[in-house]
Amino acid sequence: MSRSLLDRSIKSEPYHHGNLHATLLEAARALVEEVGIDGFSLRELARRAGVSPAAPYHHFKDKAALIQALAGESQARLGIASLKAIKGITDPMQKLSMLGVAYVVYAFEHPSEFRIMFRHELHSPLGETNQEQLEVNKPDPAFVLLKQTLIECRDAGCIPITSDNALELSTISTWALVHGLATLIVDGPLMHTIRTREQVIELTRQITRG
Amino acid sequence: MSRSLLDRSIKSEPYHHGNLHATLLEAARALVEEVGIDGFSLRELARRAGVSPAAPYHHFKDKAALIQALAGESQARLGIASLKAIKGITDPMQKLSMLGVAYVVYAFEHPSEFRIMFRHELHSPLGETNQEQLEVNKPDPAFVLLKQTLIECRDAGCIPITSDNALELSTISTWALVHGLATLIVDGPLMHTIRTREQVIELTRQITRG
DNA sequence: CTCAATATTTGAACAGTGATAAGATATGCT
DNA sequence: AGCATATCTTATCACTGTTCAAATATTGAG
Repeated sequence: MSRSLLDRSIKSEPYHHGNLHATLLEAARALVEEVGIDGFSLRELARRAGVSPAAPYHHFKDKAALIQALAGESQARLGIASLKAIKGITDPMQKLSMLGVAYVVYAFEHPSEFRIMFRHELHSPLGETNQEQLEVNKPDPAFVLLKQTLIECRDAGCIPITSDNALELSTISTWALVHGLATLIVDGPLMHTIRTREQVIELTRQITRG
Repeated sequence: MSRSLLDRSIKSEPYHHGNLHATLLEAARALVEEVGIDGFSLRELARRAGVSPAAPYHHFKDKAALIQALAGESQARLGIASLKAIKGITDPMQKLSMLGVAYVVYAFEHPSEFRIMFRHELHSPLGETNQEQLEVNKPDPAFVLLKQTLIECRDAGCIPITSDNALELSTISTWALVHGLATLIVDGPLMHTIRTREQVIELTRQITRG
């Protein structure tokens, strides 16, 4: 009791015990980036939030659910970063390039978040197809942004896309290229050769040029 | 004691206790494919191998080490599958296409193995650069195969590759494309739209054509 | 303002995990 | 045969995810 009072002594933190939901997500993000997704533990998280091991279960059904929420946040963050990257740019082809760079750079600078975003559990936890699942499977913002930009490219005559199917293919193709590059840098054989942000940008530019 | 005798009653299984090393890897492969990498437990593995929980530690330093060995096996398997895929084919461009298809198909049919191959721990566990690490970082067979084929393509004049740097870039680029596609199918948004092996092949062909 | 309904949080407990150390058992070598 | 060695077991530790009943705080109706 005295401890918890001390913990939230700085400001107001609504007496009961702050808004744990947000606090947990915040601390979880830091913890995951610090110890990686495998070293991540709910109990350590609770410890850092100054709360009992059972407390998080009133805000997240599961450890998986918490990570899922975390992944959602990261998706949103990546979406925002992407938006920032193309702000003010009019040439659709340049937009496309910037989107790619933003994607890979984000992966490079937040590797743990990047890994979490692509855990298969997030896409269908246990074969169940419950309500929440549909809510979670909301379209990835980075994905729709990419699609939109590709449409702009087509309309500007920069890329030959005839059918809807071709659009879908182009989207998948460019996404795959950029995502694969990010993976190779973050978790693959390029991990040790690519070390600086500038290298990442340069390599991404070169790869997406062809 | 009587139990262990019963367990290896079928055949010869060298009295002491069979060749655990191989048995463990075999069972681990099955277990991982069954429960996924997160559900995978060393104790359950020992249980299935009919051996005490501590036994595996005499053959693998760590849980991580075992998974690492598993990943090595999978890399080799993928290499073999790739070789099979281009056996008898002479046209280097067609070889390239077949390699891509083999890669994505392998990921599709052995998703857990595919995920394991790209865990960052395998590339540098804890920032240490010890001896074993260098042994583990042996070049990926699929990678060297891809590079070789690209060289053949250049020599045949199918692809304009001028410098060594350009060769490196082309290798990374095609690998990234194929790896990204595999990830999108196995762990990403394409998971639910692509369901059959034929769909995988068709999609990969279309993507790698451009 | 009071007090019951509700939302949060805690404490204790359970089963299961990775890992280590000391002792038992078999194998292979001389 | 007998000893060093590799292999396996038993017991144990610290830690984890999760659940449940009890304790506490917040809220809203009267």
